[in-house]
Amino acid sequence: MQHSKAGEPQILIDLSTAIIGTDGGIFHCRLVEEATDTHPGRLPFGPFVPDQHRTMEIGLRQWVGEQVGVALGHVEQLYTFADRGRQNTTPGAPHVVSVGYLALTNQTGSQTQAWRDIYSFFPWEDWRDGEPSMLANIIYPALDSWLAHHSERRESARLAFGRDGLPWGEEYVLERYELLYEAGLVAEAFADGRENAAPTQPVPGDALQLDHRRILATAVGRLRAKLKYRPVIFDLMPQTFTLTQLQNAAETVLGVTLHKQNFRRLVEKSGFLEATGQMSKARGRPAELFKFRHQERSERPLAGLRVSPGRARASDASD
Amino acid sequence: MQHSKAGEPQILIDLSTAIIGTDGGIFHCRLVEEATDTHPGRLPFGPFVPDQHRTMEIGLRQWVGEQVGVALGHVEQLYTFADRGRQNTTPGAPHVVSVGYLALTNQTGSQTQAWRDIYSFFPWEDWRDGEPSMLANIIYPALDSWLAHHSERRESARLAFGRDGLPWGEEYVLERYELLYEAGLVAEAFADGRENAAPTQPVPGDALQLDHRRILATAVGRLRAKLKYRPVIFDLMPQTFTLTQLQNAAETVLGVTLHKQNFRRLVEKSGFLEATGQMSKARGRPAELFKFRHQERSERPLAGLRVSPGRARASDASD
DNA sequence: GGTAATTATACTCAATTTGAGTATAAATAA
DNA sequence: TTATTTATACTCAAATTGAGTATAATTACC
Repeated sequence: MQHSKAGEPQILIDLSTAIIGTDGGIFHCRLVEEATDTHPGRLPFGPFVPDQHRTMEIGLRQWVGEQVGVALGHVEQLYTFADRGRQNTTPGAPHVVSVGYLALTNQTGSQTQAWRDIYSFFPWEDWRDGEPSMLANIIYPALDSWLAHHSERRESARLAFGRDGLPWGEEYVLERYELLYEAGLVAEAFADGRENAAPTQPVPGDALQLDHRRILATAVGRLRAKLKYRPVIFDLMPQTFTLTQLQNAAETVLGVTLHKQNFRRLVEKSGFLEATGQMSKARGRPAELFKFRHQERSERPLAGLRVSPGRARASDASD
Repeated sequence: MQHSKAGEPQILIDLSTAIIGTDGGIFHCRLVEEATDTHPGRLPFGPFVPDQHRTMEIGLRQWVGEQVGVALGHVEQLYTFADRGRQNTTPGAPHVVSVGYLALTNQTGSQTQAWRDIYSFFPWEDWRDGEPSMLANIIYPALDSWLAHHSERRESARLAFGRDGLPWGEEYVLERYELLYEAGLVAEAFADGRENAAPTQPVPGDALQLDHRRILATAVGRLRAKLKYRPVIFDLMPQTFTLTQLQNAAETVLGVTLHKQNFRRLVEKSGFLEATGQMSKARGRPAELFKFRHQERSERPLAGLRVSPGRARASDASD
């Protein structure tokens, strides 16, 4: 077999999984518990071993099972990253290509501290209380000073961050992160040894090992986009739930607030819900508990949640 | 480094590109010209060599350049396929993982015979003249007899092919192809050595080498979906074009006909077009020539072409 | 035990978008 | 000159969306 000449560098494929859930307004991602604490966290990951794994999804399920043991709902492949210098920069090591996966779960058990708030990695992505002030105060000034001598990236920045009156597209999570990386404004850029003209500080937001924050950004962007045309939101919900809980999960993922009455109308007429007759007991008027109609999943594949954003969550007086 | 133990099989990554264009109602994909004629065609592809290719896109551009020399517009990664037995079944060979790419071009030059009609690979996907009769006559009977003893795949089949009154979703190109593969109804299933309960004939539609038809199906599905929310259609158009030509390209890609007046209204108010003042000369009343406004591409990222299907092309009298 | 606060749900209404036409204009073909 | 072909303008009802108001059913608190 003439396939692999001696001396050619080996290729290793890593399967990394962003396991995502929501829990009462918190947007969670499962990290691997490790002793080190000052060290950045990491997603569950491991090599793809073709002899053992008939498919990559089988491989990823093995690593997730061994490293975090979370039951996965919807699983989907995100992207394959292979850029030199973004994954493993050890010289002489085999070249590492990483295949990122998104997995959804409704078990964001509080048993462990390894569930981390996704918005701690991307604080600029949470607009539920209005535009995060760090955008105007920190990110835009830093980005602008980088853009001053990288004018070819101006348009991309306008689009990604919705500037000059363009709308903020909540699904451009990866594009925003990549731009910040390129501009040397996130810690990973320093770790990867990119030198930048502007010797700036990293912008707020926790780093992750290797390219895991990039994979997480891809996952969040994909999930936000998918929410609008496929009923994936239900993979984040428990067996039964109220409409407010459902709306809350959607808002948590999208990072925006939604108009309550219209959300209800949208989701009720979508046909995905089945009333259980039971009621939830909470503070105000009890809400009806619904469950997801599994048969309907396939019958209305295009509906999903075409959400229309409301306004910022009431923070001071009223609404 | 402990990364690669001796004896573990090597992994080889292939970069395969589906180069797609349209030409007067024909939906074209660029194959590699080869002497063999009874043999299935193939997409341009080659190995990802990390030492030479800083990114996979650089690698793919090299292979496309060497093998077919087409100028590429929009390029995007599709999916990474790694299932055992779908790419290279030679025993002892390194495991081949293939990363599929979609590339769009407006140069479907007729210089070469290597541009092939995409619908010759997926004849059931072209609904411009109404529902292809082969669905009812050939595919559904064969599929149903397979589903009879694979009832767990019934729902997927209903969804993918839009049966029992469900709508035909033109973007489920990959899902349909995969179902036919699973059911042993396409030639590649035999080549890959899948034995099936039903010893059926392949359904009409040309095969490709390796997993290239699978990659092409992924490309077409992705392109059809993307057309609806991003202005990718313009990557298929020449510098200037009439609205009818634009509609024609959209119909060719989507495999459906569209309502002419509404298409015009949609595309005019999208702001992507700029009138040139010139007129096209053809048969009937001359049409105005438009060009794509590049600045606008980023300013209205969400618009795209939300097309609404018309009815089948007039087939009896004229067209 | 009554009142305020809280949460859920029903219903309204104008603006916009969509789906499906009809009407008319400007060229070529016969 | 007239039919044919293609392009473009305009209409209109139905459906969807965005943003409310109104009211119902609880718990919290004094």
